[in-house]
Amino acid sequence: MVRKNAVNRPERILDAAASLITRLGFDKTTIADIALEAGVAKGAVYLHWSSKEALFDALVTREMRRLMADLLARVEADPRGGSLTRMYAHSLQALQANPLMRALYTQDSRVLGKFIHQQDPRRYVERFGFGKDFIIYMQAAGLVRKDLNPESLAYLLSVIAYGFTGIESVIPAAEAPSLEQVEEVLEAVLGRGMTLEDGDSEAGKQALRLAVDVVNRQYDAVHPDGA
Amino acid sequence: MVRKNAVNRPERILDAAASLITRLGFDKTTIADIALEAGVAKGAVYLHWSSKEALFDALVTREMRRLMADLLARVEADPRGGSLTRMYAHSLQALQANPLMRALYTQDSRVLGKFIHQQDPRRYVERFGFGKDFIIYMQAAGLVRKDLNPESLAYLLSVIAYGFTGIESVIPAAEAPSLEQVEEVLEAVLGRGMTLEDGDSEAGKQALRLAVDVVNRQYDAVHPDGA
DNA sequence: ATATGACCAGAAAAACAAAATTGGTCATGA
DNA sequence: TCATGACCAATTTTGTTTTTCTGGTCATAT
Repeated sequence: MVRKNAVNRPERILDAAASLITRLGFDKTTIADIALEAGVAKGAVYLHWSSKEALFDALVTREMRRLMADLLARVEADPRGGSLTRMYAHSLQALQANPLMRALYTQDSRVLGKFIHQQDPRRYVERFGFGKDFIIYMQAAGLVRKDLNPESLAYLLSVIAYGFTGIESVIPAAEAPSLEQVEEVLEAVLGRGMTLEDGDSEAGKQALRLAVDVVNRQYDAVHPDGA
Repeated sequence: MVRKNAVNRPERILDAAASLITRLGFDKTTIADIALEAGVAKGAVYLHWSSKEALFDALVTREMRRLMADLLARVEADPRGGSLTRMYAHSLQALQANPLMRALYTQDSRVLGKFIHQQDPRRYVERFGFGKDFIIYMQAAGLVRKDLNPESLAYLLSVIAYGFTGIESVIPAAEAPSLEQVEEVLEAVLGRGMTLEDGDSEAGKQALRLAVDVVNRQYDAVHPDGA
């Protein structure tokens, strides 16, 4: 019987890499480990990527695309998903669900290992989150209070997202209130504090679609050969 | 001429320790370094504390008291200082101004070094910030929306504080908007989102005085012998 | 009485060599 | 044509020894 699933072999390799790297970190994860986990020979890995760095790069790209797709799906499925508050909550949930992206966002050197020194990791990070332009768009759509400085608001949202990804080292999950409760409060506070009720919610979703598209295109530009 | 300033020698030693430990970290800072910086002999340090750990412990206690005093001074000087939003903003500023407390709050192992393994550092941290009880008090005083879950709100405030202390590793200060701008937005968002306008501002200040007192008393309990 | 700094045992760091592992290649077999 | 895994140079890890350093003490000087 011939292995016909060689088609999605790159995907399987990336799956293995994602699993191992988020668990052992970049340094301790070897190509042999990845190949073993993926059920292929070591050499096969080099049929798709020229180096360990290139593999990791591809992995980051794939996970970023997945993160964007996940975020978009959550927002589209939410009737009130067009408001900045809801979108932001969804983005926190999506980020929470993707360990590799979380590690990248927090510059976790335990996971990123020496990769953090070779490449400039900020290359990835700066495409994250809701930037200044996005806020301005949302203000134009009547969904965000116009008296808030867009740059500062974008920064504040980054701060909170960063806080959520790292707080566990200070307040263990066992002592923290449930995520639902916290998100309820977050939504109540941010909802009143920064959003407007009478805006066009659909415009918000449209803004997100565009923003996601921009992110994806940026990754196309860096990786013209695809996965 | 006799050294008459031997009275404040403990303070000078703690000053030297604070300066060196925040710069070099606990591990790389030696007792000899501290003594030299303080202008005393090494043995003199042991006239006041029985070990390096005891010295560090005393330093943390002093800095915590200073942090509390600083916070209180900022709030008292602010006419609208009784609102939770203002108090919170002041607490962020006070924390920002104290490198050692910042390191303790974020469990920064570069500064805390091996101390983080010996003592349980959470012993200090859990006395930080605005806890659940404080929020409840503020709600009773009509200063905070009563529909917000106190525990979740307290957690959210911790998350934001943690985010501010660590965000610099992701967004360098050079690329970040000015602190004033960000605090303006933070105040606007949190002000609308969680506080009530018609509450008794003086009651808020009183609540803080009590909370600060509780913290200070806790440190008395742990260190009955004083500095 | 009080403060000092030489002194010491134990810990940490540096230096070095030996052994194991790793990223990457490629002759070989399916 | 495609995938494999033995193979290799280079790096990393491990083990060992030597040296330096550090927290803490205490006989001595002030």
